[in-house]
Amino acid sequence: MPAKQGAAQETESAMTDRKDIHNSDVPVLCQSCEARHKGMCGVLQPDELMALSKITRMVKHDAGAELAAEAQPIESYANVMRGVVKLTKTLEDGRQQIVGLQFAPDFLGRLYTKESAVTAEAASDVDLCRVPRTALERLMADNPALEHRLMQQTLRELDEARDWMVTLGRKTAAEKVASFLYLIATHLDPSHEGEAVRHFDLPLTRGDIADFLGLTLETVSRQLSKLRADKVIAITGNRHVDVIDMARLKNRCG
Amino acid sequence: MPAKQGAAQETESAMTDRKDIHNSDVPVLCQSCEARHKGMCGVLQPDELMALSKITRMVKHDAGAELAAEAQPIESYANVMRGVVKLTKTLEDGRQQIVGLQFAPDFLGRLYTKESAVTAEAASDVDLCRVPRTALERLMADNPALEHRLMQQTLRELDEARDWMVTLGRKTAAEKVASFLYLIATHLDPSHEGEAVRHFDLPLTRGDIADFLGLTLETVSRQLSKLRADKVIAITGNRHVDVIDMARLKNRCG
DNA sequence: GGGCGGCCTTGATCGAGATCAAACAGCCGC
DNA sequence: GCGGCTGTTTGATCTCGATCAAGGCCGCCC
Repeated sequence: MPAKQGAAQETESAMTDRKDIHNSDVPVLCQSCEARHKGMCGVLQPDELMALSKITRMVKHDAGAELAAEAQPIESYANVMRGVVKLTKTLEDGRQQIVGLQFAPDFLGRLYTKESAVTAEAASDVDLCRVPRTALERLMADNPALEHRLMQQTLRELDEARDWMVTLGRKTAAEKVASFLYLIATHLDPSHEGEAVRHFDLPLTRGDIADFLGLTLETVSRQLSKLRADKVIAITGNRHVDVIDMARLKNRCG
Repeated sequence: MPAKQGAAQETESAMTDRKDIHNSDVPVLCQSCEARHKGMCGVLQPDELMALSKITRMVKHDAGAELAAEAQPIESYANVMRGVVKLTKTLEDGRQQIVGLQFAPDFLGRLYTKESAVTAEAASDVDLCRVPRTALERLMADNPALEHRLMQQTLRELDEARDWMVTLGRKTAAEKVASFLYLIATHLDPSHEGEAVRHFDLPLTRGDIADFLGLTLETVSRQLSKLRADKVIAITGNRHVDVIDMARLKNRCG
């Protein structure tokens, strides 16, 4: 059981003027999200946001905060507004595997089941828009279009999980690390155009990357050093990555 | 490119009396399925089956037949009625990973996308109920309950994919093989009660199992030999498995 | 029957990545 | 400045599973 780095402080009060926002008729989710994601807050559309505006809560979490625990009841769903959330599973003896990463504006939470099958943890500092479980389920019951959009995200997550199974099962350590960097480069793009961004901060520690790739942190470190020595990337201050040659990085993905 | 063992013969004519069935008002899907799966044919319910009965086709495929190819357009969806379908992904150099197994009465096919992201291949002899793509999408458009049921299966597949990522990323060869046997034991149960069955035929060759587990076929063979030597299982005729000690098998899953 | 092709098993050796170990950099509170 | 803490790098060694290789079993076709 590793100690939690950042306490799971549910700092709703960290929103400077949350009360004001909630007393107005402007939906919170929409306000903070619209600018960033082209008028749609993750899966929720303006009218749905309006319907939920009185009961959603913008919540900030520090890196390391546990947002949901394996085999624990789910009380609320959320939209990731900023930052990265990692989904992990752990074997009894402590071996851990990251089974998914969620970037803004992903929806967070397993629908239609009492308990979470994964642990959700803030990988970086994150902002979430929380929606109580029952409220979202009620909204979904008479809003098939909403369920349809959640279906789309679920299918996309399934595609991504299956892509990752190839990486886990069949790629070498060097290919795994290259694949990880390429994944981050294509997912961190704030404009979400699918274009790879060539300049970013890693949202995960070496240990987390290892848990994502099914490697040890030493192997991850060595492979990153090799990519640096080969002038495919440059790393500054442990976390910041410059992709010097995106084509060569892509080639190394296997 | 390995040669296909069984030709992908789309033997619709293999149904002895298919024409008769289609000329009657009895829905094909329902007839063959109801007995086996308690009145529901996979995701389709009696009234939906009735609506589709004129355009569905019962199709038989031999083991090895390719049902859908990576990056190829999807023309029809299907329900697996009998047998096991493997979903695979292949890297350019030929390395292959099985990213999913579908058992009766699973729904088969990626909704809402033009091209398949995986190759679907009959692992054993299979029976499928095919539904043309457009017909199912039309039915789904004004039938939210149907999409809801497909959502349930998609979420279950996502859970299973994530479970398997732990196996691929963090388990030893011995644990992987034990996990595979346990998976098959719990999924092949025709009554689908979730109970592990202790007497079954492997639907996959050693090579396929290796592709599922991210191992080589030699390692799979050695681990099976070890389980046999340790009297956890007995194997007769290469394919048939008797689980002698289910608790001990489960213990070895890691 | 005999030969052939799939599929499986077992043995010998090799190497990629794990493990063990040491040291270093950045950061914070004192 | 200094010690302690977290996260990272690098080196040395070991081990599990891959690779290379040979042989066995079984069904099928000539």
